Amino acid sequence: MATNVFIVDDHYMVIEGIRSLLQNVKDIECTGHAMNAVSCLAFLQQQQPDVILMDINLPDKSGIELCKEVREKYPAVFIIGLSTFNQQSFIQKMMDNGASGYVLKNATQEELIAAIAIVAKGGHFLSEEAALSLRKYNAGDMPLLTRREKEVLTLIAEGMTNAEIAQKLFISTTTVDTHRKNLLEKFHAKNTALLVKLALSQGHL
Amino acid sequence: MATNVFIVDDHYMVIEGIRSLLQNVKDIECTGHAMNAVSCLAFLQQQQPDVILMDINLPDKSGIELCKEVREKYPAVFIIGLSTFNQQSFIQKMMDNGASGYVLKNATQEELIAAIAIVAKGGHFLSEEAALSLRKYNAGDMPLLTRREKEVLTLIAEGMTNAEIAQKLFISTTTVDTHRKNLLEKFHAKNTALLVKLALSQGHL
DNA sequence: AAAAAAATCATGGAAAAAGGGGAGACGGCA
DNA sequence: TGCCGTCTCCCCTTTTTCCATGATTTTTTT
Repeated sequence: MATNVFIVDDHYMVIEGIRSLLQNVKDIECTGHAMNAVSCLAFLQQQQPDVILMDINLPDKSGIELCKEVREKYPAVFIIGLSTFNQQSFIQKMMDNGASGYVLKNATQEELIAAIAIVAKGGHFLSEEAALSLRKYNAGDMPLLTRREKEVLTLIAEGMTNAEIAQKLFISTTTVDTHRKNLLEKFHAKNTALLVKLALSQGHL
Repeated sequence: MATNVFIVDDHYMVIEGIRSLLQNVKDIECTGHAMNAVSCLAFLQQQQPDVILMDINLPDKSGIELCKEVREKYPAVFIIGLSTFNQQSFIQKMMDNGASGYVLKNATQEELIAAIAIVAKGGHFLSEEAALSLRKYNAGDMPLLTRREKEVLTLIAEGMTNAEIAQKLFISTTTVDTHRKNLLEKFHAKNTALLVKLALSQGHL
């Protein structure tokens, strides 16, 4: 029986590229695609593919969250993460959230097919470069933020002071200060400027 | 005569996607692709396509530089910029450097074909969303920074204090403070956090 | 139900940035 | 030559952030 593959990516060209790469491959069938998390979930209510190729950057939700959600609801569906070069710091999170594999967008056809075949059987696949960067990444680890920390971080990046943030979130300024301190620590940033830069470059904002 | 199209993108899947989108279109012929600036320039020494679809992110050189270089050496070759969502601040630069058009990576087939057709005739094409963001960008004008301001901005974003920056640049802390104040004013930012965010999102860093 | 993680609040002090003003030196350019 | 922009430097005050420490309550996970 052929492996059913579903594609989630917000770039039409990437979807088309993957379809084209998988078109004439026997044992692999593209059952559809979605360009955001919502329509992906909608599709899954109707039918479940064997494997989902999922981009990390989606317009409505991060691929990491979507990955977790899908795995919880449909444990039989295996997920392969997709990303470009400079986003490899997300690989760990994606794998932590139940992804079975990770392929870079400049992967070859063979690599992609191999990944799908292995993952469909319940195995794990990391493209070489992904595995490489995973090692690097574990050295300079990327922090996991709580709900509140993300909120505070966003407001900080918008130029708000602790007092303004406190007012907005209906909490004390000292609490905001605590969150701020925790953010600085998690990012190993010694001040707000670096905090914002790191957060932006790591896709937290 | 068919329009010859050359693709420059570091992601294999995108190249494949574009090829697939243009495969059965008459009057358009894909003559090849390159995954970096060097091999693109090497190809152009052999033959010149009518239109180049060029990604902004290349491993060895920015698409903006490559665009300028190609246009200087081969004025008959028209260039269409390619990019994802959050990089639209580069559109202006790309167009300033001689690009004839700009298409987002989630463009439809029709949009892509239209863009190629128009640009091949010497016209200009901006995808709707690109044009939209261009207007936003011109409205919330992007400041022109002086050499020194750029230096200071970069160091601020790296988390350095005025004193540290002063030491690094061999100037007084009060001078650094002046530059900092000017930066805040130019960006209409009321503190460092917003300054860094704006600078990053507008491609100054 | 117990343990762990997250969110809340506080005090007090040191360091840095923000906001205001003023001013001299230099180079390019009209 | 005189103007303009840039870079340089300084003082003062207020605001905000950063740091250290400690504690209670709520939520989540195990």
